[in-house]
Amino acid sequence: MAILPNMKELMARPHRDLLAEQAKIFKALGHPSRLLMVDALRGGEKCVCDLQALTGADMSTVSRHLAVLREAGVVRSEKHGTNIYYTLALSCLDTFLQCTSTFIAARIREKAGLLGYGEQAS
Amino acid sequence: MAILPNMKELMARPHRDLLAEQAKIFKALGHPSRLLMVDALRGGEKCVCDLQALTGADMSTVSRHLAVLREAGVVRSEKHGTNIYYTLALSCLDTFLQCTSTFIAARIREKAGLLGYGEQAS
DNA sequence: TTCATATTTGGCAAAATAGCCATGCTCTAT
DNA sequence: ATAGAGCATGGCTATTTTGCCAAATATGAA
Repeated sequence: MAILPNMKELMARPHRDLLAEQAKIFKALGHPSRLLMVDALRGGEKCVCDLQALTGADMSTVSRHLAVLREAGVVRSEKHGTNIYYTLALSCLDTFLQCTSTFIAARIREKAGLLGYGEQAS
Repeated sequence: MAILPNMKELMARPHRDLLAEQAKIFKALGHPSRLLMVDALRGGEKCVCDLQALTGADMSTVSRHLAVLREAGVVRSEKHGTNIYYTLALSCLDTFLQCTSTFIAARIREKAGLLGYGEQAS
């Protein structure tokens, strides 16, 4: 007999669902190509062909990546003529991306400092 | 029409590295248990045993999850006596988590309970 | 020392993910 | 109707992730 019921039983259903949905968003953003595409979408809507040119990956691969982002609700798609345009649906990404950038930069500087490298800030 | 070189050649190295590090952070946050733990850490440092009680998962599983978060730089660990305490290292999470919560709540309301796969048939 | 507690790690099998090719679908133009 | 462009999807394999058990490690207590 288990000492404690596991997380699923411990948490109320709505909270668990919210958590799962949030995790889904993070997971969708957790791939370099997908993050690159999302970052590009901050500058406005793009068709799949644009995003393919950006990442250089196979069209089918790009399409699958976009499906992941779409199902997580990070992006939204809209068909115009023969093209499908993707837009950023998650508004609050800017701040967070900027923050993680700064965070990572600081970490690198810190690490470089510890190793005694004369990293010049550019 | 030359096939473009792939993403790796297209991007300058520092940009690519930053992207990879950012993706690593997102990926680390992209699991319900890990997100739950990180969320709990917003309230202050916790030992592994606390986080195990919280998630209800096996101790070894929790330890592995924490390793993922640690390697992404999301959390930091510190040993005090016989326990190891984990702290949130990524400061800017609050805002983003709140934002995604709101975002998801709105989406749920919008779709009237259709979670997950809800692609609207146009 | 020996023992117990707290945490990590090795190793394994099941599940999920990534990426490619080929194919299918849906427009638009001819 | 046919062709072709732009995307999505089926199907496959290789890789990664997850989660459990068992074993190793470290620390403090008796």
